[in-house]
Amino acid sequence: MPIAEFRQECREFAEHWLDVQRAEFKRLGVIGDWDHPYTTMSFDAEAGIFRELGKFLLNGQLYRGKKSVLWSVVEKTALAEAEVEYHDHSSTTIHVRFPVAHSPVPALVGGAVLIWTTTPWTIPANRAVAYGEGIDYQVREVTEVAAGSAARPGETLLVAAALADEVAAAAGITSWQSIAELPGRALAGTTARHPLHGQGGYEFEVPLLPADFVTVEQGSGLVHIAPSHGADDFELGARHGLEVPDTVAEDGSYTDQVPLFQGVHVFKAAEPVLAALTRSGALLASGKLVHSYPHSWRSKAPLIFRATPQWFIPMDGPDQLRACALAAIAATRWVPAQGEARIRGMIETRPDWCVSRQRAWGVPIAVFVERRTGEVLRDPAVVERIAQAFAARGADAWFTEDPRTFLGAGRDPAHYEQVMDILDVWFDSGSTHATVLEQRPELQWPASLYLEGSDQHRGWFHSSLLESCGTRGRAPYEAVLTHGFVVDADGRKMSKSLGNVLSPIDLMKTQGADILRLWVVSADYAEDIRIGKEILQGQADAYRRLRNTLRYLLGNLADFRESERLPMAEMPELERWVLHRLAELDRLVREANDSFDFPRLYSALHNFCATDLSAFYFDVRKDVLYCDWPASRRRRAARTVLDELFRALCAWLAPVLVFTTDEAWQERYGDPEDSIHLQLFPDLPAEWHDPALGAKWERVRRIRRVVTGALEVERREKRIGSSLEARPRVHVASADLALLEGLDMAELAITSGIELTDAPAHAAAFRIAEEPDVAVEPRLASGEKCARCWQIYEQLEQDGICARCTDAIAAVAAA
RNA sequence: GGGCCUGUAGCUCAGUUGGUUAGAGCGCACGCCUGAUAAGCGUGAGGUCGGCCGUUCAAGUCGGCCCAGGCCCA
Repeated sequence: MPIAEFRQECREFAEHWLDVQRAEFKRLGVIGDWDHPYTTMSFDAEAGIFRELGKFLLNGQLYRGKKSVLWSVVEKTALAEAEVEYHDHSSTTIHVRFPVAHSPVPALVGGAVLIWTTTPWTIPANRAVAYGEGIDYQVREVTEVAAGSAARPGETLLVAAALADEVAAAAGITSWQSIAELPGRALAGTTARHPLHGQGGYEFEVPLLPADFVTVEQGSGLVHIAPSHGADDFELGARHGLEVPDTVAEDGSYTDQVPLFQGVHVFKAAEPVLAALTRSGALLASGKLVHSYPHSWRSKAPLIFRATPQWFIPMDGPDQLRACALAAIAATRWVPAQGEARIRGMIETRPDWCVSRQRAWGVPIAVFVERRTGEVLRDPAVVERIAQAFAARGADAWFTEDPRTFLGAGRDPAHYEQVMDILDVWFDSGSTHATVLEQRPELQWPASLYLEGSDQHRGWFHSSLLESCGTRGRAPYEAVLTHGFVVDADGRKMSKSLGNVLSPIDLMKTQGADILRLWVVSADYAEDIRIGKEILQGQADAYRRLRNTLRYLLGNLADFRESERLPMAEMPELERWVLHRLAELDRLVREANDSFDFPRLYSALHNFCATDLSAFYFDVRKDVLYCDWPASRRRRAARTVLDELFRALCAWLAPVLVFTTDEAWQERYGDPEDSIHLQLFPDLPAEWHDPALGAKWERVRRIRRVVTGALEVERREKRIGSSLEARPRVHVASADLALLEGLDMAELAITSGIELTDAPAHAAAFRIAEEPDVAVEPRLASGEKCARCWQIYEQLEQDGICARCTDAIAAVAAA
């Protein structure tokens, strides 16, 4: 398939998923500029991404080096991690002697260090042996061997002490003694001869090098290092300046740079390599091992590590990218704070940034290399011509257009290699701050916030940081928020094999988006976020409480007129207390939003609705709202407060319950041009905040609790049902009696009258442990129940209605 | 195996610099109401703070080890 055609199919595939994601986000109630999404595949983005790469190119920060990558010899291509599957594979394992050439350790001289590997075909590419500095090693002298063993009595071998028995068993050594013990760090400065030494082409020595990836789990405690054929090997080699020989061709056969084996395929190399090692006397033992091994997802063929030419941006070059990035990390706000340590650790230790990939889809590393010098062409005019072509016709231009048009007059394309590698997609996404924030007039650079899952410390946060530090000297964001992953109710990762996969999008179809959004804000996203049937049910319950709160407000605000509004100074204390609570919540809501502490916000609002409103204020005020005559001061005060409650709660809940609050707002105001989502949080008057009143009412409610507790006993004994059937006597301390002065405690306790006294109560009165100074004698209210307000009075007017209700009815009739 | 991190009632979360009997809401149980009603109110029972060992007069809070789990890397 022609590359342009393939890239077109990729584009269509991506378009499809863009549509799917957009639809899901919309359904979740997410606000976005959905008609103008930013994608890294738009022509403008492709041009912008390439211009960013051009900055590194022109600064001299882009260089070509080598790197060991997973390679498929079948497809003749490098594979990305996502294209790799792990399956069991049977490998030939070998223990190989590396004769010591030089060593500061006398006991090692004349002996050999012993390595173990599962990839015999990498032996020709060996350039070092790695040891662990903290591992204890022994020099062992062989004294007795089993028949057929390749071990030789009298020879000395270096192995990790912890693995000596395992080595002896594998090599048929029946008896050997440790003649010297040494810590790994004593091995510094030791060199060994290549195990194929003496057969032509391997007449060199290899160093012993310290490496923290060496373990004593398996093998000999010494690791054979072939920088061309392993990621650890490559990085260790790079740190110590080891050669990276070109040992294996694209098709998996040894190149002509490999003496003895040129042309042999690496998957058929075990036999000849073992034979050669035997000839040189290096092979101590061989065996088979079935282990998990990487395979291509397409061809299912086993993969190899192969050093290939790649493009890099240096971390510690003249531009000091690492130092700049570390400073930028310190200057950024990380939410939660742990994120800072995580990304810092990665930046501190990461190798140079490899930005090239061998694939067809993506933005090309559109550079030329002069064949004669091997130098990459750094010409701003060329970069700009390419960028303009990308902007006009897309990055396909690199593959479909004549390189002459990019090189410009005066350069002969024959003298230049056109690089066909593709830029790592992390460079693409790492450039979005440039291709989006800097390009759109409504946006600003740097971003206020980057938000993603915690895996993006290695991904988007990371590449954006490096890209921006390399081109602009600072992070492209002021703050970064990360969240954990969605796991099942037991905290386990969702997987098909565990059968515990729950899709939030699917759940939303039955539960609704607002409940799902409530679930999101209720969770501590610094950790993993659990989801399950019970958890969603809990959110559904919480949702109903919030929704019912709005519904109560709507119902009782019907026909509310501005003329009813009462100034705070004329309100009863109960209303002023509610306003005080609103003022407290206002502070908390703003603080919690500023600090991204959504669980705090959620629990405060829910507790307020459930405890302060539903169980107290709403319950108490039902009487006034239902029974007082419309112009009563109490009723007007209550309705004024309900109005404030409605507007504050709608605004505070709007970012979470996007659909429900919008619906409630429409229900109340019915203006199709207006929406709660166009409202800011209300500015509440400072005078509402009254901590002294708050403390007083906390005490009032504690006393009330003793009353409700006493009534519960009566209810259980079937003496009362409704609390209005009671008229309790409440004994309080004189300080409390003074506190309650002027308050209608019967109204607050929803009883038909109450008697307050500071006289001592008799021992049988009801008390609770938490409030020893309050005692309640529950008494029945005597008289008759008003048919309208249900309170019990000694005397009713005619028609079984109390005096208040008679006045109210008259007032309504007159109006 | 390494880096970063988590584990407090059935659920979601609080627990200040180590200091009374570890809290909240929900859920649950029981009762009530029937003018927020596919609602509402009240009361109550739930915790060896993942486990073990230390430091301390005192540990949910500090240290070590172990167990379980997550992301990233190898």
